[in-house]
Amino acid sequence: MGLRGPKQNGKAKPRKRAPARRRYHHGNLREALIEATLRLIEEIGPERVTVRAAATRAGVSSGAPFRHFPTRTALLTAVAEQAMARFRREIVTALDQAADDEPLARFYALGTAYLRWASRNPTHFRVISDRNLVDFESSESLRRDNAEIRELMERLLAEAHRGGVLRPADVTLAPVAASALVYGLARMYVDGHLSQWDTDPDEAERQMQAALHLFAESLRALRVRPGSPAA
Amino acid sequence: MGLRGPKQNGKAKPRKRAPARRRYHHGNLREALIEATLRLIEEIGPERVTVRAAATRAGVSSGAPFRHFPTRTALLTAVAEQAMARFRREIVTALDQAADDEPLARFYALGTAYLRWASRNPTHFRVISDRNLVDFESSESLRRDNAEIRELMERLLAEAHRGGVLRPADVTLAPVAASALVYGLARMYVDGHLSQWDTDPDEAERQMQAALHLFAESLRALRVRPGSPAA
DNA sequence: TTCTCCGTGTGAGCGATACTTACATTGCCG
DNA sequence: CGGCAATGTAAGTATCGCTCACACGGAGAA
Repeated sequence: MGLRGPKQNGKAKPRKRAPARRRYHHGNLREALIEATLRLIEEIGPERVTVRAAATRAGVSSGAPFRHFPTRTALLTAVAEQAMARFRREIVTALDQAADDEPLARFYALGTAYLRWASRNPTHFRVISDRNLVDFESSESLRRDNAEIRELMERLLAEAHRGGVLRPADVTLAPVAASALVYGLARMYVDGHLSQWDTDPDEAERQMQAALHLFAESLRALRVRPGSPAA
Repeated sequence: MGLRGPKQNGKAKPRKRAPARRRYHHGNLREALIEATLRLIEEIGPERVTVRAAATRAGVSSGAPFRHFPTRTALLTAVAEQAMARFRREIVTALDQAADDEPLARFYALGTAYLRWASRNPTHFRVISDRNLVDFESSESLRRDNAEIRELMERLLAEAHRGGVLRPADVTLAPVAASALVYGLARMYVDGHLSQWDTDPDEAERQMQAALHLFAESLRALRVRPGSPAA
């Protein structure tokens, strides 16, 4: 029983990457674990991934991940940072492409990008929004990206209302309502509540966008109230 | 349904034995487990309750719960049915008290009751809305109560729009948006997203109601819009 | 009453999991 | 080239969901 260390007959390995040479030190385990976990989450959902499965998929033993992440939650948090960065990038890109539109249209573009990303990456959206899975408070990157998205939306709504007839209270309230609407649509989808109306993801995405559109329209209606001149 | 013969044991125990006497058979373990789990969820959140802890709290051994619930999920589902029933009752009661109001005001009353219950029972709200924790599909009671609340809201919005100028598409869309708004507010609260604006539960509840009010108002504004079919 | 099912509870045990620990390997830096 | 610290391994701990063989005892049949 003198076998110690890695298995000797390591030739029948599935060769995934070029430097897949079986070395004792992985070389980039931290990133590999995040990537493996990201895919595992896609496949079975965040609450069902185990760090052992992530370790196996990265090709290391069950204890190795704990050299890089103190807890399972820390691993999920790192994954959430990755996902949140992608989410933020998609939203910023969409806003850049709508840079010349009016504020309310840009708000609608933001919401559309938000809902599109959530409906196409439902499990990843769960990781970045469910704060029982990750340690949100301790991640500066999560807090920063999250705050940026919120501020983007608040700024757009503030611009949209500038010169309108809304009472000042409503100007602070509209972002709350808008956040809740978009968040609620996305979460209803990933939580399976939208199957009441629809099961097809594309159709669900369209439903969500339509609901968002109704909201944006009704905000506009509130601004150009009868009796007031339209802007 | 009930194969609970010996459960209906009259109103009081026969005084053959001292009540403090620990009997081998619990007598009403199923209900006791649900009650214990309900409280555990309040204390530590649904995803952290263990069936062992529920068993201990009910005063039985670790294997006993599995005589009544095949899996942990089944136990949580039974708990969710309890919680959902309370949720539904509170909403129905609020609607009864607003029976004479106009439809949009009744819709607002429904939303207010919804948000109040969610903000005062955040962990219980999580159990009834997170479908990764319970087996929603297999519970007829959960599906029935959930559908009733949705239909209540749809009916109120349909009445509110009757005679209005909304296009037919919007009449089906408004319930989606309204559901999402209320669900989003509640989930933002229980997920800790509202701490961006506020940390005090009462103040958060007021914020949520205010956002809901803004939405109801904007729906009204949309309805009494000067009749122009503008896009 | 007495017997005897069988529903319900016990406690040990199984396999899996998060995490720890003692040790092995090796990249890197002097 | 040599040694150390970072990073990997394998076995171990505690806990969890769940099972199983058995123990109790209420209730219906005798």
